[in-house]
Amino acid sequence: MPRDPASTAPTLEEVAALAGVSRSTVSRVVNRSPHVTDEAVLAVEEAIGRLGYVPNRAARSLASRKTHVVALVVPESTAKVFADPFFASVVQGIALYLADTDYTLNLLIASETDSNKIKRYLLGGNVDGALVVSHHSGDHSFANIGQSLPVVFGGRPLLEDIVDSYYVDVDNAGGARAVTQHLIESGRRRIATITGPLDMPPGVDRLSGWLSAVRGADLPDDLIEQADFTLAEATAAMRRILDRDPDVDAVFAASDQMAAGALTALRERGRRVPEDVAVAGFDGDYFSETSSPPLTTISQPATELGAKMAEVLVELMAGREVRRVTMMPTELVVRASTGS
Amino acid sequence: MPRDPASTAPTLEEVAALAGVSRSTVSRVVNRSPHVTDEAVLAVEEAIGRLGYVPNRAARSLASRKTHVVALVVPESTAKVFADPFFASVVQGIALYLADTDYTLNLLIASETDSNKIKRYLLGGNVDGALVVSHHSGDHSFANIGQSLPVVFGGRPLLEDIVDSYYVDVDNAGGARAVTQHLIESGRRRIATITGPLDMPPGVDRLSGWLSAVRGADLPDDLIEQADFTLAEATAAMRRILDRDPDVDAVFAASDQMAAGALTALRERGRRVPEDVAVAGFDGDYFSETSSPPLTTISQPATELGAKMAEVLVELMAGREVRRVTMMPTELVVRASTGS
DNA sequence: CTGAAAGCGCTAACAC
DNA sequence: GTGTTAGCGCTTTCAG
Repeated sequence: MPRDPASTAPTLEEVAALAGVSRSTVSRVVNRSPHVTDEAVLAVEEAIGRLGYVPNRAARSLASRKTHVVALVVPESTAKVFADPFFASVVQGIALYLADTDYTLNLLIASETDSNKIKRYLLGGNVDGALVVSHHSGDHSFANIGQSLPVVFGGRPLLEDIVDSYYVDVDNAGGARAVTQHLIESGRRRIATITGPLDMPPGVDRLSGWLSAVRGADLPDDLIEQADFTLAEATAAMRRILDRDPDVDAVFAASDQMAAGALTALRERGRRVPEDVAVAGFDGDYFSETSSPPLTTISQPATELGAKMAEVLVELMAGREVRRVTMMPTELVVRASTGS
Repeated sequence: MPRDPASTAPTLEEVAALAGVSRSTVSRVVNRSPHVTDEAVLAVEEAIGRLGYVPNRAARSLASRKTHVVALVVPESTAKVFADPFFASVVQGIALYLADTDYTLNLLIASETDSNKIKRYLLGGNVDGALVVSHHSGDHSFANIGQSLPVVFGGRPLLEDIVDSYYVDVDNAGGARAVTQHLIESGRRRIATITGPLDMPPGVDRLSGWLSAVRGADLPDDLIEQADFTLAEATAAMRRILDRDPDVDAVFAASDQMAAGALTALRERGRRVPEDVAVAGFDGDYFSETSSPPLTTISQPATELGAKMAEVLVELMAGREVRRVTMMPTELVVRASTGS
């Protein structure tokens, strides 16, 4: 049986004794207070090294009234999409950033039915701040806790009125515009789009990016079909597009998975990609790399977005000024699906 | 600016005052001590509800010398495969189970290069136990900390010698045997397998399940090609199989993703599925549902596995006896890829 | 620049 | 069964 590690852990007091100073001084050294003599610092560090002293988090937070813990709140619906590679990278970015600070990450899955439990936990003084990943839904039901606790969201809020929340988002509109632009520049004229749900920010924003590009080029903006980010629905949407206009020569799908669905529909209708129809996606995920042909897409800086979220939160917790909105740039990745 | 939440959080003392009892009694109620009158319990719970009281973790752990924190250690390589739907569900299962206990989950991404940092953290008295998800690699490099801290692994260890670690695993061999059996029962005689890497437990175990089934039926066991769980390599493996024996009439791929790759290769060689060749996978993930035809596969109880890991750890931390090895059953899901 | 003293909010004996 | 009394290990005024 494991033995109790605490019973063996050296305390600040022992360090003080060994270093021949008071506990206060040790505390100051540990917390990097500037008002300590170099000699004292040295003696204390020496003692800390010899004893292998590690501060006790609990005692520290009890006394300082700071937990040094940040919550990572994942709405359960998002958790199902946990498999979403994008989401996974965001989490990784968060964790890696925080690993270099002395904050600790608390993973919370917020069941939709009982989000109050989480709210109570968050407001119960158990964490210094929270990160909410609701990328897909734009659900900011935790927005109101932002008034009592520093909170940073991943993805912009669904409701424009919740303007007072901090969030980091990918430039969905800009990316969609850029990839559509690419379609236009490679000579396509009849460009369709398969959108995500229009009650989700990424759905709306990617559509608006497409709109701005086709309108800017004086091309028709009527070939719009909605789907739900899944391959199956996108396949159906692509069929509808082909029915509506057999002459379509390009399609921008708001996600790579949907672009893969479009590929399926095009194949079944005997259209060649990219000769007859160019296909572009969004996300830069697994699907875009493995489909045949590989997809031109907009890749998102997922890890960086996560790191940025954490960074903004850390600033917020330190009481520093931060911009409420941070947009992460996207990158156009050109592959075979839009031309040779 | 957010105001300090701690200044506002009700304390145990206030609950005691409101309920008209002492702090000890409140503490007992909160900790579900059996030695309290029903009336007292009621009064305290009433007060807790009215005040929205949440115990302060720091104070609690300082006094009890328990952190009530469990670490979820994710090797960085696994984190990249974070997108793995299986892994995602495991994490969800862990989080949901723990949500009903009063343990808190600490997410740690262990960089391969500096696992000592994590070890120090774990051994520094910051957590009461750890969960290590290393499902794919079978890497139990954290095995030795199991001597000083309760640790439960997801997936069996790669090295048989590390028999003293606790782990929960899916019955890979059993599942592989079952699905191969199904192939045999539906009349297939020339059955190939595409394996995962043979330095990963799931790779080895699924191969051994296939072996046991074909040998048990006195069928040839030579049609084995190795891949690495990815679609691309599996496509190549399937081509090699077709080259080696054009008469192959079934293939068991050790993952759905690989089965999808097999489908691609079969299609390009003009083989019909399931008429000419039956295809079966393993995992029961997204790929098995969306490929065409949908795949017969072995679905894994991912969420349950996560919950079980958490449960075993909780028992361990409570000092109770637990079996070192827990096997989770799998389920055969029959779809179009192996017959009408 | 450093030490002494007073808790942070809770649990854990120990009496009652 | 319940209250009282001490701390848990650290930070933080406040003197010096």
